[in-house]
Amino acid sequence: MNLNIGDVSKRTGLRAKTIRYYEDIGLVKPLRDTNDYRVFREIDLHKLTFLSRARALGFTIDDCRNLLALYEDETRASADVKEITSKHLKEIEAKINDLQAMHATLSHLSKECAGDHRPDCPILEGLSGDDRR
Amino acid sequence: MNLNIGDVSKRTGLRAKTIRYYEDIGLVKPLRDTNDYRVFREIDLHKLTFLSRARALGFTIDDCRNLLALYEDETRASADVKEITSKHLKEIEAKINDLQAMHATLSHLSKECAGDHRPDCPILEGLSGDDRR
DNA sequence: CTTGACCCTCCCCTTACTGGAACCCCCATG
DNA sequence: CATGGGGGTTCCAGTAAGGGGAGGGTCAAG
Repeated sequence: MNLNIGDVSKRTGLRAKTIRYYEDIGLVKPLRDTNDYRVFREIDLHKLTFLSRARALGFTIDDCRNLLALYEDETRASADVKEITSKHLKEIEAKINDLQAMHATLSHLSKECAGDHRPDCPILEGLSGDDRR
Repeated sequence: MNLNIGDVSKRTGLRAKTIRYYEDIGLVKPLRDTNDYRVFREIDLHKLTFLSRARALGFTIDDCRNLLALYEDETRASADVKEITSKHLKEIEAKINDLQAMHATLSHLSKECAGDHRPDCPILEGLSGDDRR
């Protein structure tokens, strides 16, 4: 079960470049063949799968590093995992809120805009400081 | 009405660093005093206010550049402004959707996790490929 | 004359990769 | 034997939108 980077890429959905990057920053440590090719063992595959999913859920690389350490630590406390996750959830909520606020403002302005050949535009008025709302 | 960068910073809410950056990339072109200090006219102030608001609404710098050009073009068609805005709105919606999906998955996993001193953790199981859901 | 608040430029750092150049390795085919 | 294709390798540079900090000039007040 020794895989080349291309095989791992296919199985994890991560691009080869990304996998090399993850090695660069110390997230995985594949072995090397005599021809310098990276050799991935099953554990590397597990880690990369883990990383792929964690990244897809929006965790930062830094969070991933910590989660991975917990993943590999049989004596971990699930509270530590949950804390990272809760913090992340709060950030997600904050982002959603920000985006929804932007969306509300913009869709309001957009609705007012005729969107034709004339120059009059409530969107631009809203963006400049024309506070005649 | 000639302002230094600090004055402009206070009035627009943009940091001095940001204003210098905007000059760097050609969004504003303040004059220069004999001592090399930037001299901002009213038009610069307007532009920077515009940029500040547009950025706060999540437009990219590139969008801002185009919006600013339309803002200054008296012969613009409001349709052009509206198009940029609509595209941006769609991106915001896509991001909100992504974030909500992440949130759903993560909050589900998080609820299942005891968050105590024990190592068992459904979050980590979800992140590894343990598909025993 | 000195002090503190401004202002200037220049350069590196950030996140999480992505693209490209230049090169090596291995196998199959004509 | 040459060559072509499809792996792999390294290193360098760049992205968005600034942030941090060094090192130095300027201005107004006491």
